[in-house]
Amino acid sequence: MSKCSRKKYIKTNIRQMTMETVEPQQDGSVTDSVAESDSAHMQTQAGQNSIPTLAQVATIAETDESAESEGVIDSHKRREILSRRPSYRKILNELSSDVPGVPKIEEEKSEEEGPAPNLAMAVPTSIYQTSTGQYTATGDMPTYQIRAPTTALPQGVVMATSPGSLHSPQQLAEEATRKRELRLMKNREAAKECRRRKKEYVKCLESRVAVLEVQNKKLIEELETLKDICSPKTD
DNA sequence: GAGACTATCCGTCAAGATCT
DNA sequence: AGATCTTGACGGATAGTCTC
Repeated sequence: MSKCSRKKYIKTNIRQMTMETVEPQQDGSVTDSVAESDSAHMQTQAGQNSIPTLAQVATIAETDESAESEGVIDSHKRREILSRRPSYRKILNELSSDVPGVPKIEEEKSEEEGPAPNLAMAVPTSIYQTSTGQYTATGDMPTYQIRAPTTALPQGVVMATSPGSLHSPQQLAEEATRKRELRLMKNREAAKECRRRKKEYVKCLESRVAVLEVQNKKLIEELETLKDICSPKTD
């Protein structure tokens, strides 16, 4: 069990032991997350297909072996990378540039293709789109769509008016709220993407481990065979 | 069946990385 | 330098399994 899970488990239990009712979050997002996680959870279980299959990645990792020898040359570069917070996309894409065939983590194509760059991110629908294609929110949070079928902008996210046209404090407050909501929405999507990339990254690493283990085993066997051949016979 | 435990998901925040 | 992106950490929720 991971440290985080453990912490959460303890916390959850404390919460469950100490209170019967669940308190709403500050922003009243309880029902929001419930509604979303519910459907999203189901979809995630069924929608892992967008991630390359293990066999695919294994093949990829196998071809990566040739690039392995060049790794020594890159040690300096790698150290430099390690000193920074790693980006899954970067890591995988670097891997893929070393090794032809490694699936690159897609950049958000919608930035150039979609009419609403920030709101219609290239999220695999099989994974992240809810059954209704909508995220619903309660309280003062608006209902919005990830992929609005008809309009470029989702409901509740209106293009900001130019700052110069804002005079009243109320308008300023509205503008601030709108900006915050937009930021939260963007971050929400970014977090999803990040998690997806992380999963892909971990899968890639796992398959690589599997490949290297097999390779290691083969080499050990080969060594034993050579030993047998080369060793002087005593009888 | 109820409660404990576990795994996994999600949204949000904050801080560092990267882009413009 | 400021804006935007990325990701770790955290807290909340749900579903499945286990134990009593």
